[in-house]
Amino acid sequence: MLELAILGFLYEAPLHGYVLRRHIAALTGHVRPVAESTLYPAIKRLEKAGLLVRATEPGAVAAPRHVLRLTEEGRVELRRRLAEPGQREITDENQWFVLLAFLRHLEDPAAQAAVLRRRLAFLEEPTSFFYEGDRPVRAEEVDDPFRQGILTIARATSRAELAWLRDTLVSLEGVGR
Amino acid sequence: MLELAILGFLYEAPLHGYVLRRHIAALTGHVRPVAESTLYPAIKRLEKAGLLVRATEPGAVAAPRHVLRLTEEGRVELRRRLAEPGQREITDENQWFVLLAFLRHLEDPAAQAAVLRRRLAFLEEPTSFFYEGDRPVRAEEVDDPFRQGILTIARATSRAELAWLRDTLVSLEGVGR
DNA sequence: ACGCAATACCTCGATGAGGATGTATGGTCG
DNA sequence: CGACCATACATCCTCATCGAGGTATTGCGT
Repeated sequence: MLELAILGFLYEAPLHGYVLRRHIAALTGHVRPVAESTLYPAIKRLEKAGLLVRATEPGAVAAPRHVLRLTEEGRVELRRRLAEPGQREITDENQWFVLLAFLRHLEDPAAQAAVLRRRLAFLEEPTSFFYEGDRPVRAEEVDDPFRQGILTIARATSRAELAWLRDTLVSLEGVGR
Repeated sequence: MLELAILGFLYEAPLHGYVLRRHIAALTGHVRPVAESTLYPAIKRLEKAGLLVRATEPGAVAAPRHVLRLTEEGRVELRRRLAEPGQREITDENQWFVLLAFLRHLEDPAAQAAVLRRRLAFLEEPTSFFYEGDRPVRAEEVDDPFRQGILTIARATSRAELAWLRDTLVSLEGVGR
C-alpha cells in the first residue's frame, strides 16, 4: 500500500522524501499515520528494484534533498499494480482508496472498469459479521447497539459505494463507444 | 487488532483455535483474511502473558482440541484495551469495528460513551485527501472521477457514522440518569 | 481403493511496519 | 540570544504478519 502510494505520487511529478511524506499523510495519514521509519526503507526498496532514482540537490531550507523520480520501469510497474491489484487492495478499504487515488493513471477506460468491477463483485457478495455456533446472525437479531452500529455503517458505506461504482462504470463504458 | 478479537471472542465463551479462527474470519476476514500462521502465534503470546489458558480435549472429529479460556487477568486486560484504545483503533475503520464488536463488554455506559466520543471527535476533524503544492484541494475542484469516488464514499460513511454515534451517545447518556 | 476436503494444530524464514532516536540546518518568536 | 519548530534524511531494534509447508484424523464421493 505504501509502495503503491509512493509510485502513484511520483508518477505525477518527481518529489523529495519530505514532500512525498506529506502527500501520503494527507491521503491515508488520518487513518494510519506513515512513520518515517517505514517510508525511507520503502523508498530504498523501490530504488534497489530499479523503479526510481535519486538526485541529490542542495536543500532549499535545510538538509540536502533527494529528489525521487520514477524510472520507465517504475512507471510500467505502477500501471501493472493498478491493473492487477492483489485481493487485499480490492477488499481493504484503506488499500482500495489508495488504488482509487491513482487509478486515473491506468488511462485505458476498459482496464479501469475491470478493476472497478472486481470491487463491485466483492461488495455484492453477502457477508455476515457474526455467528451463533454455525448459524449466521441476521441484522435484525443483533440486540447489541454497538454491533448494530457496525452493520448500519457498513450498509451505508456499501450502498454509497455501489451507487458510485455503477454510475462510474456506466460512464466508463460510454467512453468506449 | 487480532489480539483484541481473540480476547473479545473468548470473553464471551471458551473456544478452541479452529472455531475462534472462523469467528474472526467472519468479523474481519472478508476485508483482511487472518492467516493461521498469525493466529496461533498470537494465541501463544496471550498464553505466555497469562491472559488465557489452554485445556486439551479429545477432538470431536479430528485432532485434539485446545480449548482456550480467558484468565481473570485476560478479562481485565480486554476491558482495559476497550476502555483505553490506541489512536489507531479509533482512526482505522477496520480496528474500530473490532473494538465496536466487543465494546458491550465494557458494561459501564459512561466508559462506552467516552470511547464513542473519541471516535466522534476524530470524525468531526476536517480532513483533506489531496494537496496541490501546499494548498488543500477541495472536493468540487477534483476532476478525477476516481478521486471524487473516494470523497463521495468517505462522506457517506462519515455521515452515517456520525448520525449513529450521536444517536447512540444520547441513549447511553439517557441510561445514566 | 483412492483421493480429497474438512478438521485441527504447528513451525520456520522473510519482511514489512512501527517506535525511538540521531543528525543536521534555517527560520521564528519571545 | 536562546528555545523551539519545521525541514530533511537516516538507522536501530523489535515484533506482528504472511506464505509455504508439515502432521494427523475423519468421512465423503466415485
